[in-house]
Amino acid sequence: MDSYISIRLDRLSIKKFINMSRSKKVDTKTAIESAMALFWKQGYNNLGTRQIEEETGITRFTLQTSYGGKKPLFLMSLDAYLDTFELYAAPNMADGNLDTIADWFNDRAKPKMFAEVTCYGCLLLNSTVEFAAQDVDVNLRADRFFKIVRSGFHAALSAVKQKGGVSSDFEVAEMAEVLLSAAIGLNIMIRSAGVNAAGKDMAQSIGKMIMNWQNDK
Amino acid sequence: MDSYISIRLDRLSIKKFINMSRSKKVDTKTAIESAMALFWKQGYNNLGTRQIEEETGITRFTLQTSYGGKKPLFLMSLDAYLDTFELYAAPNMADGNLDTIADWFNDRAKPKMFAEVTCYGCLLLNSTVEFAAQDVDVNLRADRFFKIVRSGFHAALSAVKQKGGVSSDFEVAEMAEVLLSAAIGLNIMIRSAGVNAAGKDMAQSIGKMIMNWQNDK
DNA sequence: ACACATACTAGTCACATGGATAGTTATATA
DNA sequence: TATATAACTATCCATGTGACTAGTATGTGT
Repeated sequence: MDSYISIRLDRLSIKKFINMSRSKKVDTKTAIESAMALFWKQGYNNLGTRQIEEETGITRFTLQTSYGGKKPLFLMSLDAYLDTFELYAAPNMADGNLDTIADWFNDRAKPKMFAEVTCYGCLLLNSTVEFAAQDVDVNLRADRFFKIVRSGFHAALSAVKQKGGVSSDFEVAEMAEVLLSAAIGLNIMIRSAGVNAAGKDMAQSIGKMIMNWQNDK
Repeated sequence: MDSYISIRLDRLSIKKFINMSRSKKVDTKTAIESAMALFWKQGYNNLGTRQIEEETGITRFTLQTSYGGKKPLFLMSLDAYLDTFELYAAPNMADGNLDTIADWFNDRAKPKMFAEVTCYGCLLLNSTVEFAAQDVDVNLRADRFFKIVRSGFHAALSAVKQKGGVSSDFEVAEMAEVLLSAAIGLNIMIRSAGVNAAGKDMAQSIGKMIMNWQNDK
């Protein structure tokens, strides 16, 4: 049994290595990235495979054969989004300063990067609203998203508390929950307006509230 | 000119009075209410006219002739939602107590009424997310919604400040903005889970934060 | 009882949807 | 250069969409 399996695996790896096929018009990475932007802007149900073909260069044939169809491509977009979000955009400040947290909110309303897409809110929030709780695959991604944001704020506030930046009875977990709600609200606000700047007042207010948490001993 | 207009108005009123027609299976009010529940749960693009017919009793014929089609019915649903929301559910506490505001958030996570629909979040938030900023009619309703909530919180906090419940340098407008973001976040959280109770922790944390605003002179 | 306005049923319409297929073309390896 | 592999183009398909149209049923005021 073991030998049979090893032979099969060997064949597979050879098969993968010897690839004498035509190459894709658009490579997988950029394909998923541009699909992501489309889903981000228009949502799932409002985006057709023909438009995907037109605007991304993914032929409807390839969409089926190598991406598995519209839904799988959508899920890949969600995963790609979460990966980059976790790396570059999610709250991740270990410096223990309240300012850094406040800045995170203010930066959301005037982003230096990707202003063309970020004005459509947050892809994952949009998606979980569209699918409600009725799709297991989307649910999984939503769970991951909320976990990233929640734990990000939690870690940030913990660091602040450890440095004595807030009073000793400051409830980290509870205020992380508050920041989570604020982050969601800010992104929905921006999507509703279609402009990042629409969140300026809200971000500023949240930032002020955060700064008021400062320990004035 | 004036007399002509008066004659026309007269005719119209007579025509409206003399109604020798067959009556609808479902009256307009309950029709819109059940349509509202469907849009609330499923969104606009995910709901077909055939399902509307099945579940509300509005025949597809009547949907066209007396409601003007799917989109107009949707807008009527939004308006009906906003009307009842403004009357019964929107933040509207003039008692000047912080507790009342905190309770409003906690009640959202364990509603006494309409638990079957409120677990789908807020119809207007869902809709403005689905349509992004790309539909004028929806935009108008979203504006009305945000205005209701924002001014509701503003009035509530103003009353608290006037009673001396918060310190004199408490920024009402800014904290109203914070509460707006929190309310949005809470509703999105609930929709994402499909259960009202999913917002319990968040609501509780927001409530605690509000109570911490109390003036301890 | 009659007339008439309107909602009803049932069927049709053009169109958009996601997906599938057959034949062609490009490309990386032997 | 020959060949195998896979992406390409161009149709085609079944299904679902919102809207429309005859013909029928029903209720109300004269």
